[in-house]
Amino acid sequence: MAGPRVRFAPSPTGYFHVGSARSALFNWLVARRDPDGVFILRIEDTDTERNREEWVDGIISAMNWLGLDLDEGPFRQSDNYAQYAESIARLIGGGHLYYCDCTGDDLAARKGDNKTPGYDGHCRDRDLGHGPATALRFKTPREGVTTVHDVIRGDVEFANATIDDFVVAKSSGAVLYALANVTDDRNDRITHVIRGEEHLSNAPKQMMLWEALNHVSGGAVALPVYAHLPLLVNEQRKKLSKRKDPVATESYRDQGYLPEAFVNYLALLGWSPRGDQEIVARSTLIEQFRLEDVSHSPAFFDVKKLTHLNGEYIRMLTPDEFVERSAPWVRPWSCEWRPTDREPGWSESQFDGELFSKVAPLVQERVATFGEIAPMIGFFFVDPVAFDEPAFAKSIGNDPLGQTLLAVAVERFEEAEWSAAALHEATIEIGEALGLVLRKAQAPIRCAVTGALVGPPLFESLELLGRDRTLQRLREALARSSK
RNA sequence: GGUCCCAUCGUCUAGUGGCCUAGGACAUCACCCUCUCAAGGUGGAGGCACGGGUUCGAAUCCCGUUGGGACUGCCA
Repeated sequence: MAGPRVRFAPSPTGYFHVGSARSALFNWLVARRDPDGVFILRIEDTDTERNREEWVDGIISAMNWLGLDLDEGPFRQSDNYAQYAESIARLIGGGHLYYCDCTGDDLAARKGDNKTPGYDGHCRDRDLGHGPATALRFKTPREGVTTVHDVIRGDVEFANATIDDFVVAKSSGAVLYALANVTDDRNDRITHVIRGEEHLSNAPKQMMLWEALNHVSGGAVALPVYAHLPLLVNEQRKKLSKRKDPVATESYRDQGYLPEAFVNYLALLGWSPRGDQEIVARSTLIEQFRLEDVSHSPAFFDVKKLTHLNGEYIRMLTPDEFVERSAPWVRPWSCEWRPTDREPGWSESQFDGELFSKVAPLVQERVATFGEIAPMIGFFFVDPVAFDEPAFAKSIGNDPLGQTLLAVAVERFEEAEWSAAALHEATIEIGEALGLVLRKAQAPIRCAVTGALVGPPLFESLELLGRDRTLQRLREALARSSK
C-alpha cells in the first residue's frame, strides 16, 4: 500500500504567512505519520507580476527553520509550462475549453442589475478561434452536482449550475492557478490536497478539471481527497491579513521564538493532542495527528499564548543550550544567521562571553523570547549604564534618603565579602539602619547599578558585575543625584 | 446579492447520546513564595448562540432562526 503523497503549494508573493506555515505543517504531519508518506514543496509562481525570488528563498528558509523537510522538490510551476501547454492542448482537443474575447467592461455591461455572479457563458458556443485577445475558458457542466469529499468537513455539494466557466489561460497565454495546480497535482499523483478553507470553493472546479484531464489523457488518475483547514483569523474574526496582522513567520523567528515552540503552537490551531498536555514533542505530533480530528471552525492566532508556550520551551532548555541558542540575539557577530533589525545594544568588544554564561541562568527563566534578553542584561556590558530616567527619579532622584543609602552602600560594599549572600545581608543591614525594608533598600542600589528598577536578581548580578564596577556605578549615581 | 463553510468560557480547545455539577491551556483576578521583575504554587470568576423537534435521556442527532466567515479575479 503506497503512502499518502501530499504537497504544500505556496505562491511567493510575500512573507511566509503563519497560515501557510500551518498548512505546511499539517501536510508534513500527514506525510510523516506514514512511513511511506511523501511531502512535496511546489512553488506556485505562475503569477509573474507578483512573484519575487526573495520570497521563494523566504519560503524555503522558513520551512527549514520549522524543520519541515522535503521528500521531493522544491518544484516550480515556472519549470512546468510544457505540461500546462499539453494539458491545454488536450483539453481543447476534448472540447473542454473555448476561447473568449469578452473584456471586463463587456461583462460588466451585460451584467447590469443582474446579480448572478461569474461569467455568463457568452462565448461558450461562439466557436471563436485563438486571437490576440482571447482567453481560454473551461466549459463547466451545466447540470448535476459535484461533491467534494472533504476529510474534515464531510461531503460538500455544489450544484454545477452555480459554477461559471472560469478562465484557465489568460489572453496573454499565461496559464492560471486552477489549471497549473490541477495539472501538477495530477502529474504528481497527489492523494491528499490539504490547504486553507478559502480554497473550498475552488475544489469543485478543480475536480472538474481533473476529471476532464482524465477524460482526454487515456489514463485516469484517482481524484485526491480534500482537507480544508479552518482559517486563521484575527481578533475581528477576519482572515489574517498580510497588511494588518503580524503574519510573517520570519518576524517570529527574528523576535526569538523557538521553532519547536512555534510548531507546537501551530499544531494547536485547529487540532489538539490527546490528554490535557498541550506541550508536546514533534514525535508526539507525528504520532497523534489525524486530519479527521481537525476542527471545523476558524482559529484566532493568539500571540500571547504562543509567547507563553515559547517561554515554557525556553525554560526547558539546559543552560548550555540556552546560551548556544540565544547567540544570534546576544553575539550576532559570531553567528551565521542573525535576526534582521535587531541589535543587542553592545559591541563585540564590550561583550564578555564568560560573563554571559554566568548571567544566562538568571534571565533564562525571565524571558519568553530571545529578543527580550539583551535589554535585560545590557548593564553587564555597557558602561556607563543607561538610566531609565523615570526609574532614577523615582528611586533616587534628589531624595536625601536615597543619597544616604547609596553613600552607606558604597562604604559597606568596599569592605564586604563579594558574594551574593554577603551583599544580600549587607543590604538588609543598610536598610535596617535607615528604617527601610529590603524591598525599599534595594531599589536605589538596583537603579544605580543596572539603570532600571526591574531586572535579574540584584545580588547575584552585583557578584557577577564585580566590586569595582559596582562601586563605580554607585558613586556615579550619587554624583548624578546631587547635581 | 449568489454559492459554500462555521457556531462549547474573552481566546485555543476536550467532548462523537448517559461517565458533564461541561475538562484542560492562554489571558484575567486573588492569595502564597519573594530583593525588583518574572517563574512557580494554590484558589476564583468565566462557556454549550437561540427556538423547535427526535429520545427514557442531547453540548453531542435533525430542522429552523440568528450571528460570524470564505469565495464570488484574465490572483493564488
